[in-house]
Amino acid sequence: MSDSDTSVVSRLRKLIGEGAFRQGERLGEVAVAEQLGVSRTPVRLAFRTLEQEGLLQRAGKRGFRVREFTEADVLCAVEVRGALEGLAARRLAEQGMSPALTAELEFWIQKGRDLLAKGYLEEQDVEVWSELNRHFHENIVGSAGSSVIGDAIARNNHLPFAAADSIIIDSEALDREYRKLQLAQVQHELVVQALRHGEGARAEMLMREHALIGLRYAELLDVGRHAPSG
Amino acid sequence: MSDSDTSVVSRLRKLIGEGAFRQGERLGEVAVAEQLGVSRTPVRLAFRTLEQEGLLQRAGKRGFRVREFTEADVLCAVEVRGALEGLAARRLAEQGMSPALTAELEFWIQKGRDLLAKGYLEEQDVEVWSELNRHFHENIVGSAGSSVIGDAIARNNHLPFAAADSIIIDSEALDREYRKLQLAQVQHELVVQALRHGEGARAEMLMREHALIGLRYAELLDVGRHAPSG
DNA sequence: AAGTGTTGTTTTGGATCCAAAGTAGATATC
DNA sequence: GATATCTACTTTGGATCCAAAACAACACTT
Repeated sequence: MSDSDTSVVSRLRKLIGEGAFRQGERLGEVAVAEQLGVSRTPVRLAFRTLEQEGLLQRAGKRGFRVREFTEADVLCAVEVRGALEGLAARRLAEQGMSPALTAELEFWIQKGRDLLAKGYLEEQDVEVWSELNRHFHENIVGSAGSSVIGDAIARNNHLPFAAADSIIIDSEALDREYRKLQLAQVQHELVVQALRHGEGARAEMLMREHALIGLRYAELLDVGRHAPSG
Repeated sequence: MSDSDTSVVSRLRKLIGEGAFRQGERLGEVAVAEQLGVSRTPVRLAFRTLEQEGLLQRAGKRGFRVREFTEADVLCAVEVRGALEGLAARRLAEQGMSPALTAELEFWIQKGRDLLAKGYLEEQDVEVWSELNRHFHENIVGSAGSSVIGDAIARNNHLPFAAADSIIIDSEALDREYRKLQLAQVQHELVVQALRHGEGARAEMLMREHALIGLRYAELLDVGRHAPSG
């Protein structure tokens, strides 16, 4: 509704994501309110929202604390996104794609091809990829016939490390990121191929695997870099 | 925290689930507050929680409205639960089950056998099954190595028709429900079998199918009833 | 010495007040 | 007659006040 209502939520979300609070730290309403320069009311509202998002946990009978995340949680959150996006892809393949949706997906696929065509990655390309990646995923999830899947994914994505566009972090090693995006692009194209052919199981499996690219492809990419020089 | 804080949430949740409000109806803070006999403050807090749970939607710039659910939403919510519980089962199968967990699952399986052994269903058996079913599912989801999956399922289950124990509605046709529970029992046993053997893919698939029992098994059960008499 | 009861402090929950934003209705103007 | 603007009313957001619950420290009793 008003700016500050949602803004307190997103400001807190940002602070938590940045690690401004220790994991498990207890958050008092007054302390946070003073820190953000607002009264207790919007903070109280925000705490309820953040609790549901999974970023805060009730601390016993009184107050909230910052949710602690293990490495297993991170992996699980990514797998959850994969499972849900895979479900969306399977449903979409089974119900068939509209020409408009096919064209839309092809458009973003082409954008990816264009981006990677020059053979390397520049700093500003990261933002472009993030955009097209977001559109690609949102189009698939949003066309699965019900907003329930999309809502579940959105809730999962509130965990800062689970979102699809958290692929890119390392803007130092751009050559390495380039190879990662090449793989992501191939996966995108294969997903669309499977969707067009109505191959539900394949679309689901590809989408699920695609979710893991940010976590499990690290060694693969390093091997790829060393092989040509060795 | 206090009773009424959570109680306003659950009272509203119940009212919405019972259809006390029309789908899409706009909910004003003052109106609801008066109806529940509290002030606006706890209602405002509850609205934020219910929004995150997916039961309320923001109505443009002002206020909230009751979320409208289509039949596709119901099916999707059940499939989402299946996908997530399937993911939990696969992870559990791959990481291996502790002896304690195996014993626990066997315990609830045996309870199910006992319940169905007499060959028919009584009114009070429904509650017993609901209990053991809940324990069975919670044990699997809670042992998947991270609470992230369980949280996602819990959020999904806030949709009143999506929860696992919404299997049973029809306490009139107890013979029909008996056959349904027989199938559910078989599925439970097969899931445990797959889990014990570390068959991740099979466990996942079985769990996913199991989620559909409340929706997709209707005709099958009717056929089963008519076949012996024809 | 251990456990229990009491008191004081801290923190949250609920109610109310005020301001701001939004909506609708009416009037005036083109 | 239609559109635009102004005004009055409705509804929500933010701040503050008060009460109640929880936690901690201390003292008292057994």
